[in-house]
Amino acid sequence: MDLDEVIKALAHPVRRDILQWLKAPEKHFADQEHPLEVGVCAGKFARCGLSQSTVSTHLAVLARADLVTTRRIGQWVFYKRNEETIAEFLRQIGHEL
Amino acid sequence: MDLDEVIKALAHPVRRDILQWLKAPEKHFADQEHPLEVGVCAGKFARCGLSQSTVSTHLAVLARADLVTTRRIGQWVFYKRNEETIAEFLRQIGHEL
DNA sequence: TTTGCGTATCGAAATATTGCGATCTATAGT
DNA sequence: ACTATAGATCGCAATATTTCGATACGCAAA
Repeated sequence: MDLDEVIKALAHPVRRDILQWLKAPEKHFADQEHPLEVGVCAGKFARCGLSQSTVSTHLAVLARADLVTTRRIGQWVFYKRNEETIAEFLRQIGHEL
Repeated sequence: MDLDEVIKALAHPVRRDILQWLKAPEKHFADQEHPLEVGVCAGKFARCGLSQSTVSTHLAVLARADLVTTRRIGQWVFYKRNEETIAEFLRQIGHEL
């Protein structure tokens, strides 16, 4: 886990929102036609009001920091929280701070 | 506590270093002529290799985020960790994330 | 294979952050 | 009042981040 990468990824409200939405997909993405178990479809995050390309960039930052995992199914890409990295971040930041 | 302000303040390695140094002043600033109880003198942070003005700016960012407290004594300004904000940040980030 | 849909990437503009030297302010000592 | 020291602030350059539209790519269906 790259602490610097993770903190910088978290230093943006939209990316924190995305992680929070992914915490309870059934609450925030109940309208998804695909099963939520595989993750949340990238396009669903348009709710933040940003353009498709911007949302994609934010998702890429989260993925680079390993805060989310991605899985491509057909033409869609599904995103899921990576609880391992999140837990390790909380542990490490609690230790370092 | 302004979570956004705090996270952005923490999103820089030098500022995290400063907070860590302040965790054990007797370990990192044993050479200080003033008693460490009042805090660590601003000038002591020059150890990070940055200029005086840059260090001062970093300290200001930490102070604005309420991660440190400042106390002026004569011509010196002493910095101390604000354990309350730090603890609240860890609580909140653990809850939000 | 052409068309369409979902997503990623590119290039560029706007904005924010980082860093420095110079300068200003505040305090202390002479 | 003058000088020195500590620290903050200003102005500016360099770099990074954010955002967008346009375009490229991957996949599926017609």
